[in-house]
Amino acid sequence: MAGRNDRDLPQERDLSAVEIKLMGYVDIVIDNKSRHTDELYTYRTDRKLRVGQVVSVPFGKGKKNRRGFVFRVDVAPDYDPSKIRSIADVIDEYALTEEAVNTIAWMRQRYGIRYMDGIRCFIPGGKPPRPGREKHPYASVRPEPQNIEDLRGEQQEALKRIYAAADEKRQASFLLHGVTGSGKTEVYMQAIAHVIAEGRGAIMLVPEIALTKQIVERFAGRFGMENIAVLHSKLTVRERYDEWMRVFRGEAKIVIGARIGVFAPLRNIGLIIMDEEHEATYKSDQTPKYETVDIAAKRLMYHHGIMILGSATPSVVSYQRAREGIYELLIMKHRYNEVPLPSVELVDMKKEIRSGNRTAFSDSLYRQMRKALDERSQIILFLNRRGYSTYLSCSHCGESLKCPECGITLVYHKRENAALCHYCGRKYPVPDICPSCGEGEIRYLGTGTEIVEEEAHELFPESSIERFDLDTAVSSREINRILGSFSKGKTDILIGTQLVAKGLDFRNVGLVGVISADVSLNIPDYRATERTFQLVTQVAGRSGRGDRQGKVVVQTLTPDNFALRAAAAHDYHDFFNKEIAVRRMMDYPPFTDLIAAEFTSEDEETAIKEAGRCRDYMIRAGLPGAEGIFLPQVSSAFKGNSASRWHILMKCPKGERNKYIYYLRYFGEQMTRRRIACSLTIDVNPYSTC
DNA sequence: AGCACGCCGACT
DNA sequence: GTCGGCGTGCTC
Repeated sequence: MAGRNDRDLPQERDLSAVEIKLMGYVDIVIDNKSRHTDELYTYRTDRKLRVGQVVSVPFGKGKKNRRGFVFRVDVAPDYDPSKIRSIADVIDEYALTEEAVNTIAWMRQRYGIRYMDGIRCFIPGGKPPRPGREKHPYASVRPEPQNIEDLRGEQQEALKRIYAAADEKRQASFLLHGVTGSGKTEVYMQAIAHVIAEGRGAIMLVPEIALTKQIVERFAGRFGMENIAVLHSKLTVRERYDEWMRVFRGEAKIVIGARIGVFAPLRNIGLIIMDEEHEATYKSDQTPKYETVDIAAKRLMYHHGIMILGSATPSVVSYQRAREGIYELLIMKHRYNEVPLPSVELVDMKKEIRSGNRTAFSDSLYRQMRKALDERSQIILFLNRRGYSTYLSCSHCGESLKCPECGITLVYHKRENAALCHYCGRKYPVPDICPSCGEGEIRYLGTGTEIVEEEAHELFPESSIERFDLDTAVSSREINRILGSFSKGKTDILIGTQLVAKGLDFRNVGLVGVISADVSLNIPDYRATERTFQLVTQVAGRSGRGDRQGKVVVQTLTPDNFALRAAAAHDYHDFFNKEIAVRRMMDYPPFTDLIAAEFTSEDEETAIKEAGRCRDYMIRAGLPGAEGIFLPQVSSAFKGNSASRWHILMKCPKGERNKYIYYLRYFGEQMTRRRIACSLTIDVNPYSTC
């Protein structure tokens, strides 16, 4: 780890040295995927080069020149000068900004990744397309005419504080806690207008690519499409390149996008907004496994810009940061139309089962559906993603079996006929009698929600029913068809997964039904409770027709669960206070960071051995809390990948994150050096570790 | 990752 | 003899 790369580079001082002497040396990152070449290489240059410029250099025995990125200029070579080669060419079409280089070096340390993993985030993918007509992915959007809305008190107050920070060029972060329909988007638009007027840029992030379109329509009506660029991973290579270039050249100052939009090549970022900041999609699931808010904060520190995190159900981590004063809290609790939030009814499914109802529809949900259909209002049925694991639940009290040490739901493994904790790996025999109430017997649950559509057809044969999830809605045309026919009122009942919960605005929905809140409540993850609260709150927000209060029915085996009760009462604070106490007691984020170090190898023995060795090494290094690192466990298999993956999981005390990552990286480097055919990826606060 | 060097087996 | 297998080592 004592290599030259481990200096904290590039230093601010280096970055200000924009130009070098006519003859000099620069440090370059070579564009290849190997972890063996993840270092800076010194080259000679006879041209003035800037940090971030893209060059072409000879490398190794290769006969083709390779792409390289200038990371430091004006360096004193600490390598045998007779062996230093020269830059072959400078590529001028695009470059990294100095700030990007700065952020990439930081990402490498923070996430334990290679330079190239970070660089890839900041450059347009693929090769520059041949010159020709540019392609605008959203050329056909119809801008939605926008009137600048009259602001109400809460909105004015929020904007006043945002403007004050922006005018002082102070790096400030705001958590905007606003109920559904409180007018968050108008606040976003006016804040953007404010920074644009100062000649600065703004990034507007949404959690789902499907949601970019409606934001683009509204923003195009306010700011003009020519000032907007769209960045997300579903663009074609060509589209992404062109949009990226429009931002790079300074033509578009407003970027709308999914999480990759946070890397937009703006040179002067005045504002980054993350709408629905609590959404899991803001965490990258591929290398680098970054948290979008981290990248945003890092970039804004450089630019002295403002961050706004908006949500009706802020993540527990973000809300705690607001409490600690890291974020400034802005509250908007009044709905624009003053329509009361929907009434939420919790239905006890144990009673249904006891009274002989074997269907997925409780008596209450059935009656509410009949009523809604009679009133000619539409219905959304929310179906959790299929339970991918079997959990164990009491037939009497409905509680699921949880690990007493970790507090997460145990997963039933048939082969061993045991309940396993996916965090600590402890194995428990399946009890005959429920340990929670001492009365009921334990049943195996987890699947069976797919039949809802079938049963709905049987119960409501005269109604038109459509299903909307990732299985049916493959193409965007299909998505638009299903949503279009629902918003036109042609569909009576829409059955959907996560997708229907997110931000889509329907006008005539009188009833929302959650078929089973238990599925998400029993995902083996420390965030299961939080996610359930958010989910129920969010689907409830889909209910309500214009000026009429909506109705929500939530079916569950545990109607006494605090998160469900808080969601039904629309009481975020009650939820937060109880959940933060659990996190504190169980040592979960935000009080620790949960770090997963994953070992991938073609040979299973190697993966297990290295994971175990890494664990020993961390413990021997005497890191605070390392004695509690759990034993290696198998990770779930990737589809179509024969490699075997094992991970170790550790609770890293607050403030020790950098040290942990440093030691893990060192271990990974040693594996590389010793030519062990095993690779290490680090994931901080991973989503699902099954 | 690439690419070359190098040291063993079975082919015209 | 020599063509080619892929183990090992290095890249400013």
